[in-house]
Amino acid sequence: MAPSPTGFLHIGGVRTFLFNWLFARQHDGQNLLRIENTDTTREVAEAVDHIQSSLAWLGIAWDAEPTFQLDRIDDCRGIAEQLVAEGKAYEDEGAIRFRMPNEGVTAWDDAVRGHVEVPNETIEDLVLVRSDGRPTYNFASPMEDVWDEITHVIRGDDHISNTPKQINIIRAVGGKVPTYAHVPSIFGADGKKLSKRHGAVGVDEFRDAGYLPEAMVNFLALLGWAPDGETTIMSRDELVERFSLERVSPSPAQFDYAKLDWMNGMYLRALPEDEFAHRLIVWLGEHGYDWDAELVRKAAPLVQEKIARFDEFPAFAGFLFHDVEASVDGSADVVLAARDALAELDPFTAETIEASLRAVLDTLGLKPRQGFQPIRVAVTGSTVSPGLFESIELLGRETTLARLTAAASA
RNA sequence: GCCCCCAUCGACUAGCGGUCCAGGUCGCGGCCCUUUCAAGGCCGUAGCGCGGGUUCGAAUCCCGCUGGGGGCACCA
Repeated sequence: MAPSPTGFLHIGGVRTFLFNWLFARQHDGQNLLRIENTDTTREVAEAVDHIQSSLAWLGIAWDAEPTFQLDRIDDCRGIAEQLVAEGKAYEDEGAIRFRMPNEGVTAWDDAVRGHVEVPNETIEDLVLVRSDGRPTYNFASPMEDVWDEITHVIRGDDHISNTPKQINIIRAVGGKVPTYAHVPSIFGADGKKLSKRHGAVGVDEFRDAGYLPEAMVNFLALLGWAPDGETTIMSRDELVERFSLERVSPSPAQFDYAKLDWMNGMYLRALPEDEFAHRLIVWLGEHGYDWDAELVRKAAPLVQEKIARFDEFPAFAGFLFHDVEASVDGSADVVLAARDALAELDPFTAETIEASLRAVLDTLGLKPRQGFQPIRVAVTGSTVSPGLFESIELLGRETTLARLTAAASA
């Protein structure tokens, strides 16, 4: 995985990493992170930390300390010189170039695409070592695959054209060629590579929007892979158990934000009540809301079935935490009648509130739809809210009465 | 220009020669439930890019075309 200079982790890279992770777990193998920085000018330490924390959030950490391509510059140079001595490479204006075969084809059996072959005459003699002594990516990468005894290289399909070059290098040094699996890229709705203009693309953005890591993992796994035609919701363990490279689709997939929302909603609803509340409180705390945790805990069950992402909570239940402005012109009578009924109510619970308000509507001859809506607007400041009676109970008598009065006279 | 890859409902996909007048999920539409919004239940909408082959039979195999993508750096 190559970190970008900005240190932001693209969701497409995560999907590729996830496939590596699932495959490695399934085969009791190790999943290695290699920072491919032959470019010395870039500061990658921060980026590595960032990748690490993003993947940790998703629960798909790697299995060993990351290695840096930079650290093996000398080893690469040694190999390059040896290749020159053997006549397999040659010097060219201070650089060292690899002698690619001129005839025949270079072929491999790709674990997701099947047999792929490229005419050797179309492969140019690539630079192994630059004139300033730094090895190139296409040299360092296959060498590290050999040194690290990599058995499977699962990477984006933009690397397909690099593969025959790397295979030839590995053969030249007598190394064992790993199994390659090239996974398709992820597109936005317009069929172009997924980028910022399509919506969220960085892991942090999804986290900030209030997606659950387990939903992200499930969704990402299904982007280009399916165990069968039926199953959609799968735990991490089930994913590990059922994943297979053979069933990875060779064609690119579009990132469907609507389906992600649906899936996140499924995971949110499946959470035990207290777990949902806990995660919601943590999310709010991390995103600048200093709302009373106890009240959030009590409000959580009212919204668990209604939101698909945590970031929908403030708009949905914010009225419990701050003042609202509302006017109910034309319906002041119900609102005032409701106020009077609630003023004397005891005990003040969702159950008694409902009974009391229904009685008010009966008296006024209003249908539930007609009667409750003005009250909802007065109390929550919105036509859309959690359950009215539970909301009123949580708000408390004092605030409720004040809001009813204010709305009726606004 | 050259090389490589890809091609089933709007989207993700199942399908690996007959059991497919193509199945599941999201979305979308309708109905039910209902204090709003959701959730849930039921019903529905919509697809094998085109043209040639092979075969008794093709979404499935082959070729061509078209369309999309990637690559052709002393970038990774």
